[in-house]
Amino acid sequence: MANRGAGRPRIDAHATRAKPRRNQGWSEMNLFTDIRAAVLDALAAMAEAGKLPAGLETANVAVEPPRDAAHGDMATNAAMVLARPAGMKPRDIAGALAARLADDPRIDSAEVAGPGFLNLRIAADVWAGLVGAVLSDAGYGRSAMGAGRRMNVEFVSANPTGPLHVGHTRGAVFGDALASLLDFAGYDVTREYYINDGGAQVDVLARSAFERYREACGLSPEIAEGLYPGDYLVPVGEALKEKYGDSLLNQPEDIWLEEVREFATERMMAMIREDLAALGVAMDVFYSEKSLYGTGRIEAAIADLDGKGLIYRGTLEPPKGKMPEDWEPREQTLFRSTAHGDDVDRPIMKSDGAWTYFAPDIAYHYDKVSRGFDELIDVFGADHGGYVKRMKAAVAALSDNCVPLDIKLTQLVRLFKNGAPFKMSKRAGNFVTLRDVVEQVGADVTRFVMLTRKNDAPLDFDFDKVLEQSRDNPVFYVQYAHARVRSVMRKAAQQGIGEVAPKLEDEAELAVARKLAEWPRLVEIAARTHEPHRVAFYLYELASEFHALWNRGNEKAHLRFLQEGNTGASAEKIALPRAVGVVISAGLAILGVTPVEEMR
RNA sequence: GGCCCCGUAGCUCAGCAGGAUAGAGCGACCGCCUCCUAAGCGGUAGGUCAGAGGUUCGAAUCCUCUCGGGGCCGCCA
Repeated sequence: MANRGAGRPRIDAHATRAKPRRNQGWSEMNLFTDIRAAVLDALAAMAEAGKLPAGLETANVAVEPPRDAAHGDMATNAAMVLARPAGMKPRDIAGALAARLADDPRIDSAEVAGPGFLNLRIAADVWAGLVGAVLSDAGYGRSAMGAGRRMNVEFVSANPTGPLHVGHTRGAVFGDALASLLDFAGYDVTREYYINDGGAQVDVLARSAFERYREACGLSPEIAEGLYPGDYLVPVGEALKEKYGDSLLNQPEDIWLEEVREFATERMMAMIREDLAALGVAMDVFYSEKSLYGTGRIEAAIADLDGKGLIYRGTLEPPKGKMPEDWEPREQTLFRSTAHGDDVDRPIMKSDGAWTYFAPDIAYHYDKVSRGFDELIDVFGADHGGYVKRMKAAVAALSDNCVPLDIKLTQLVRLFKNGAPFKMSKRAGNFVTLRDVVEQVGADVTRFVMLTRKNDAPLDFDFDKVLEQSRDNPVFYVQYAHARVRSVMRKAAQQGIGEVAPKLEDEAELAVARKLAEWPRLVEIAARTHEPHRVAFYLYELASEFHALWNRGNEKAHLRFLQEGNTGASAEKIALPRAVGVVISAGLAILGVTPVEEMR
C-alpha cells in the first residue's frame, strides 16, 4: 500500500501526554525483518553499482515464509516488485540479488524460482541462534510497533440489567485478548466498559426489581410483559426489603423509581464485575452513561459538532422498503453524519426534546478523544452492525480525522450439547449465562475456544466437545504440547541438566525453530488487523510442529530431548522445547489462558 | 428498497500487506507404542475458492455486477 501515509491520521494533537509504558519493553529479535534488511542493503548496493536505478520504492518488498516449505526458509518478492519501476525483467533482478545475498553468512543459498521469487535457505546456526535468543530475551515476540500509542478498547458494555450471557462472553474474551495483544505489540492499552445506566432500560430494571421487592414483602409479584423476569432479581428485592423495610410499598413510582434504579443498577454492575472476574477479565475503566447527563457533557459534544456545521434541524425521509405503520414526518435535531461517510443523517434529539441514545454515545466518544487516546476500538455484537458507520462518522468529526475508530463485531455463539443444539428460552429469562459456561468448562477452555474463530464468523460452542481430549480440540492440543515441554524440563532438572547453547540437526527440529521465528511477525500481523484469533491458530501450528518432533524421538532415539547418560547432549537438545514452552506461554498469556504443567 | 458481514475439500474452518502446485482438523482409507505421556505421529484420497466481468506480470485476496445465507435499517438502548 504505497499511499498509506497519505491517509494516516496525525497523532501530534495528543502526543504530549506521556505515560509510563506498561509493557516490559520489546524484542529486536525478528529474523524476517533482519533478512529483509539484508535484502534492502543488497538492493542499495546494486543501485550503487549501477545495476539498478537509484531511488526505487522498496516499501512493498517483503520477506515472508514461503507457502511451501520445500521452497526454502524464506522468500522475497523484491525482484517482482521492482521489475516494472526499474524497467527490468524480474528474473534478472532476482539473479543479481541472489549473487549478492549469497555473500551473507546467514544465507546458505538464494535461488530464483517461478516468476521471480528469490528463495532463501538460512544457515543452521542462525536457527540455533534464534532459539538461543528466544531463551535469553525475556520479551521475545514483543513488538515496538505500537510505539506506546494510547489505545482504548471498549468491550462488553452490556446493559446493567442482568447477568452476562454467552454472547457477552465472546465479546469479553475477544476484547480482552485484543487488548493484551495490542499491549504485547507495544501499545499503551486501556480496557473500558461503558455502562448504559442512563436510558429507559434501567427504569425497566427498577420496576422489575420493585416487583421482587414486593415479593420479598410477602406480596405476589406482577412481572408484566416487558419487565425482566429473571430470578437473579430476587436477591435484589430481598436486599431492598432489608434496606427499606416496607416503606416503599404502595408508594407511587415517582417516589421510589430513582432510588430503586440506583440500587438495582449497582447490584447488577457488581454481578457483572464478578462475571468478568470469573472469566479473568479486568477492566481499567467503567464509564457511566448517566454521568453524561445533567453535567453539560452531551451539550459540549454536540456543541463541538455544531461548531463544525454538522448539526441542523430537519426531517428525515421514511426508510425505504418497509414503511413503519405509524410513520409521520417529524422535525428533529440531526447530526450530519453523511459528511463523514454515513448513509443518512442521524437524529440526536427526539421530537419531545429528549436526547436519543446516540447523543450520549457521541459524548462518550468525545470524552475518549479528549482523554488523549490515539486510537479507539469498539467491540460490538453483530446485531449492532448498523451503528458502525454513524459511530465512525461521529469520531471522525469530533477528532478532525485524527483518531481512527475501528469497530469489531462479534458474531453469534451457537450452543450445543454433545452435538445437539442447545435451546435457550429468553422469554423465561433462563438464558445461558457466562457463569454457566465458566462453571461447566472453566475460564481457560472458554477463552481459548472463543478465539478459535474469527470474530465475524459464527462460533459453535459444544459443552462436551470443548472438554474432549483429542487433536480436534485445539485447547487440549496446545496445552498438551506445553505439558510435554514441562514434563521434559522437570526430568531435566532432576538429572541436573543445565542450559547451554542449542544445537539443531534434524529437519523436524529446524521446522520447530522456523515456526518459532514466525512468532514476532505473527504478533505484528495480528495486532495490525486487530485479530487475536490468529494467535490461537499460530499456537496450534506450533504445537503441531512440536508434537511431530516429539514423535520423531519415538522413532529415532538420537532425537529425544533427554539423551540417556549424556547430560551434555541433553542440554543442547532441551533448549528447543524450552523455547517452545516460552512462546506457548507467551501466546496463551495473550489469550488469557493459563498454561498447564501436566495433563490430568 | 438501502447498508454491513458471510459463501474455500463430504463436514467445521484457516489463508498473513495481491504471489509459486489454495492449507489444517474431522470423517474415509493405509501405517507407527519393548522407547521422554500413542490424550500423540506419518501417509493416501478429496477443490471450477458461489458465479460472471474488471485491475495486475500475478487475484481466494482489490473493484463492479449477479445468485445464495445472516444481521441491521426514525422519536428502543
